[in-house]
Amino acid sequence: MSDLRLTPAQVERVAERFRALAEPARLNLVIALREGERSVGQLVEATGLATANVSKHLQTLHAAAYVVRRKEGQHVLYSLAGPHVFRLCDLMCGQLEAEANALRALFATA
Amino acid sequence: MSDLRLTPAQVERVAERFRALAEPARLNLVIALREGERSVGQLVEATGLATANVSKHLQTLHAAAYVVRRKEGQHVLYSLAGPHVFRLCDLMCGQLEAEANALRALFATA
DNA sequence: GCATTACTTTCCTATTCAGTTGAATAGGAA
DNA sequence: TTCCTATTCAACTGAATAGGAAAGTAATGC
Repeated sequence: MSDLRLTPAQVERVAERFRALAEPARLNLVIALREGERSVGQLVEATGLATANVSKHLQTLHAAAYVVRRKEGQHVLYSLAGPHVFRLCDLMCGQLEAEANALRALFATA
Repeated sequence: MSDLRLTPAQVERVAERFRALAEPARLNLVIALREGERSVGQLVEATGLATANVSKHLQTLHAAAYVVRRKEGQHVLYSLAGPHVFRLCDLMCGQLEAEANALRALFATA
């Protein structure tokens, strides 16, 4: 747990990376990509979003370095850039679960 | 690494929590709070932001359960709700560092 | 060449939200 | 009460952006 002295540019970059995950549509894309590499079309089907919309959100995730791209014929295949996305989501979900449990405990005693 | 089947409401809640950290001003508040409990006035001084602005951002962080509030006389003292915020930031910063190192290595070989 | 499929980009509109200003509220001292 | 300080609230403005529609680009097949 360091002192965490960040330059404004670094803080901005951290904020950008959080912002990329701050949208349900993009989280759903990330969740879908947990299963493995997927084409844009497959992600459209998996999420129910419009194609152009999916494409735009994937650009955002790509700019934030959460996904990598690979072209194969006329398809563009996206996949998660690494395990750190998993860890972020799991941390977040784990904490939400903990909060929910705390709430349940509160209601149980009340 | 579970299957991560989330309801739309849960996804929205996760997004909300990421969104709360998606702003440099709020990240700076969190960073300042790493040092310990602080009043709104102290945070104004630490960040250089306007008082009303700090107050509003603290509401957001509070709604996302990142900070807790405690009133003492005419002061309101804020502190981090738990170690999960640290972990989130460290994960994010650690990964940014890894990216930076990768970039450096790329330039070193070029 | 033309058509088709797969994806991306551009333009538009509506919404959201950060930051500012000024007023309102709450607690402590005179 | 009256003043002062600390914090919050309410209204406004401007910037960022999600989502839809339509045009644009690229690879494949006819």
